[in-house]
Amino acid sequence: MSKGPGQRSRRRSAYQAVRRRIIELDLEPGAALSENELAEQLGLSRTPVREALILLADEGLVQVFPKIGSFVSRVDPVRVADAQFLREAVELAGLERLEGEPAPDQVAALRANLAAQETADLDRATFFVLDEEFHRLLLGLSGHAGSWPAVATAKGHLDRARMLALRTDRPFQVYVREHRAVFEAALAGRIDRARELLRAHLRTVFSDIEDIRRDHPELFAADPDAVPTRKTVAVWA
Amino acid sequence: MSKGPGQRSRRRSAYQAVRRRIIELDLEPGAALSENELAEQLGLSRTPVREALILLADEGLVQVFPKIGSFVSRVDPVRVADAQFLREAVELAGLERLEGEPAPDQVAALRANLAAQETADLDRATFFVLDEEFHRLLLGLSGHAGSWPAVATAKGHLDRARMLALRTDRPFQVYVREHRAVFEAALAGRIDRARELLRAHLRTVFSDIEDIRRDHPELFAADPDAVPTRKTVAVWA
DNA sequence: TGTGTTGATCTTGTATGGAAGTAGATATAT
DNA sequence: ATATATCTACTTCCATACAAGATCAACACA
Repeated sequence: MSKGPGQRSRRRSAYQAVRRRIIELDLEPGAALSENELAEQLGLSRTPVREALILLADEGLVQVFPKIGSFVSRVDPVRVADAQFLREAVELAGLERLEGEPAPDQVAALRANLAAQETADLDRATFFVLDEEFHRLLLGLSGHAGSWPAVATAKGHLDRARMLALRTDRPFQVYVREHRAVFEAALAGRIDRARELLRAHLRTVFSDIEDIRRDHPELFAADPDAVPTRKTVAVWA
Repeated sequence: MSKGPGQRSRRRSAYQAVRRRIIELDLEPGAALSENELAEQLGLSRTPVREALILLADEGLVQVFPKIGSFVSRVDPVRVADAQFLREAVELAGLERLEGEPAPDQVAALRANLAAQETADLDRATFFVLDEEFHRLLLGLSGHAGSWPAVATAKGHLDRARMLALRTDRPFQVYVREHRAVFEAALAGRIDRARELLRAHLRTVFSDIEDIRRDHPELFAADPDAVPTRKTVAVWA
């Protein structure tokens, strides 16, 4: 995605900052936002912050209720399932179109990524980044890396849910082994086997999300039509 | 997609108006936009127009060059191909997951849609709408209609390109017959056959786009990194 | 005690003015 | 005639002010 300007606008920085805080659960699902408050925190005016929130709302990570307030959207199982379906469809289609020898530099990048995943003391945030990159590189093998952003923006809910899974004490090393298995199968030309492994891997992640939901139902959207209300709280100034 | 407010904001109307004009080629690829000009035409202030343009830029239908101007993005073959890949992956995956009897109301909707497509004197704009609906309904058969918006927003370039194909004197009745064939095969439970037909159908549309490109290269992006310039033109006031 | 009403204070939506950057048009000097 | 500097007109980006709705605290009053 080549862009003329490096996109160093204030809107861009506000968007990245807020999105990062949402994905990393620093801003929890259901948390109230406020254009004014965010603007003050980020040292900006309301305009770029507001524009960033509009983009996040379009992405589904934020819900805006006019004259009431903006909120970090709760995890919606339906949306998560849709994102899961979309991702599975695209990634499997990518593997299906693997033909001939993959580009050596892409293979090297994947190897380096897997090696990084297999380092002994890996923290969860880093793993999340590596995991993201792994799937993107895998899609790139089929020459359709250009479709990644479309998937990436559609799967905001999925990312957060996966972050929730990583936040618990769930051993994520299992994921690493699954990654390695998918990669080796694809590289060996055993496409059907790779597809099968990848599908199982994605389903594993999804079932973990269901576990999280059982433990923390308050982070999930129960009634999609519920409208939040405001409340004035006393603050010790 | 249930939303609290009906989204009757001015931003919404500006977004819909401009998007419609772009998709329907009323604003041609490469055309210069302007927050001021659009605001005046639509009878709004610059703010909602600007916010609408930001969303369209995020969608890829508009390119914004800071301090230079905003433009309707040209058709980018790479992006069209990516959108094509994405769409094919999702729609084929949908057919793959067809299990058991489809819901009668969805089948009825599809039948009605096909019947409408087969009316004798059908204009192109109507066909475009019906075509859009057909593919959305088809995806709905697998219970994953929720994934449609993600595909829809990612395929802006594809939509425009298809509109270009419809603008020419290409007989689109061919598409109708292909639609019907896909539907009948899916309904008869011949999933593999349906997948094959759908894939051929999507590829047909794509090859048509290449024909358009040969006839109207100016609507396509040649150098993705090219930056537009401004020119002052004399206008008879 | 209960009830309606008003005001204060929050929210997002919109309008508007200026800052900063780009580049063609034009005047001026060589 | 050619090169250079300034002017001018335009753009997007951002800050700010105001408008309009929503909700709650406080108060008047029965």
